[in-house]
Amino acid sequence: MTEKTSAADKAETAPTRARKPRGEYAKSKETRTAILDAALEVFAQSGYRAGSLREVAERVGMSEAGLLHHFRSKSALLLALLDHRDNLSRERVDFDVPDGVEALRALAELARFNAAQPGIVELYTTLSAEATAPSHPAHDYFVNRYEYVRTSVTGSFERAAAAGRLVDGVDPGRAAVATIALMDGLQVQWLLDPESTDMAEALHEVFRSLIRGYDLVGIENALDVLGGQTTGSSIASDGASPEAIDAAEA
Amino acid sequence: MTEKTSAADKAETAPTRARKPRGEYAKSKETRTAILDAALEVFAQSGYRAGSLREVAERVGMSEAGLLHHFRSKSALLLALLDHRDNLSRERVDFDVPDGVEALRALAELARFNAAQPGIVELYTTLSAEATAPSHPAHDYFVNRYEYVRTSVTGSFERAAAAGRLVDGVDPGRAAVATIALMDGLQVQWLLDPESTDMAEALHEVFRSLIRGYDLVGIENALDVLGGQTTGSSIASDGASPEAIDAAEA
DNA sequence: ATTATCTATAGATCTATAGATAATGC
DNA sequence: ATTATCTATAGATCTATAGATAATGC
Repeated sequence: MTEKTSAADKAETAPTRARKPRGEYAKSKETRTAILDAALEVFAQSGYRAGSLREVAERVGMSEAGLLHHFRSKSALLLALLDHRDNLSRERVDFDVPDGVEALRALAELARFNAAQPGIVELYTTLSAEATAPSHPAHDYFVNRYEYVRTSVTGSFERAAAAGRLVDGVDPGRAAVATIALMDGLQVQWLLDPESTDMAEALHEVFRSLIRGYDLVGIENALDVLGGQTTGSSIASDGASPEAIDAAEA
Repeated sequence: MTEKTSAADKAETAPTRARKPRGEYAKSKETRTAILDAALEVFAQSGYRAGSLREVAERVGMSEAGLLHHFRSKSALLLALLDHRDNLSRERVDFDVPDGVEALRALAELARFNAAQPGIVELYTTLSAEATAPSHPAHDYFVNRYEYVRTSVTGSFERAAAAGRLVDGVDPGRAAVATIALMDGLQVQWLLDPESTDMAEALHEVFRSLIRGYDLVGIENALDVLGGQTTGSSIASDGASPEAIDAAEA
């Protein structure tokens, strides 16, 4: 919302002024990407508040003032970074897969992908905790993000339920909250001690207990095969987090 | 480990020097407590790195130099704060309850207690994410803490299993990791939007699916009453977090 | 001519130390 | 006499702005 993205740039500049806009240097986009990459590292390691523009600029190899030419303030840089990652995410993952069970499985696999990218996991874990404070520049971003992811995961559980795959007594909304919470919490433990947890496996295990025939990948009639064999135990505690999701695409 | 606690003070001072130690002012302990209370607020709201001694001192109503007389550095203050909270915790909660199921139930109820103390939840949520960085002064503290809590919760699940109360296929260690992760993650969502989640209920619901006859409180022969009625679905995704635990006692 | 980047600098903050002064306890 | 607290200050950092210079694109 702060920075305009590639496509929008040229399109929006013209109508704004009657002048003859010339556009930016060819290297500009490249530079901005380098800045965002460096910002990701710095904010992931130190958080937003303790991270400094100086260190970001240093990593890029430019002056702080040079950096501020591209992003007018530190908070603008953070929001641009979050926006940038969201765009990358959307390119890679589609959360509206028609098959709810497949969507959940993809979510768990996302955790495996994340484990290969500690920096991004760190970024979202650190920021989401920090952004808990209403005064934090990314507070609204995270409130909205969680709401979006919660809705999205709830939808997956609902579609699974509609297909008769959800174990009896499981509430889709609560299962979504728990799933997201689980993903977030696993990330903290994993960052503190990578050996302590296999995030993706933990998620699969949970889904296995919530979804009938979860392991029967791609078999359309999994339900018919299994019948009512697996009997329901209600669980409201499994999840995939917004952070886990962002963290997943690099 | 940094600051010596009340009891240790007088005992340790004597043997160190041959001089005649005089002890501190009567108000000293009171002042230190006031400082720790203020530090809790500041570090909870801004995190450790972004929180400032100036603000802590301001809240106590003393100068920064005055504060540094009691705690020789900012990191010493943080570690003293964590130590202080641990002592308060130990006074209130006993994690080695012989009955594993009761221990888990108490853990879930702790979450309810926490919900009444947003500041402490904030403190641990923020710090644990921030302390993920190895250079953070509380990094070792949190690594140790998670290990301790993980072991403790695993023990509760194991005792439940020994009593025949654990659903078949559930691994105590994995269940502990997931339980802790769930608690941590729920806290983040709860801090961002208190309406989104009832932390204690979410935990009870999970335990209900993992423990046979979970709702039959205090009935010794709950197992006999229920028999093998509830059939196992394996779950490795439920939990109570170290943060949740600290956050619980104020 | 426009855009990127730099130097210089203002104005805040922050942690920590040194040394002086005030208050308390034996 | 010992302990608590304050003033003053050093020495780092940090974000952000102003104005100058360098580089690029039409």
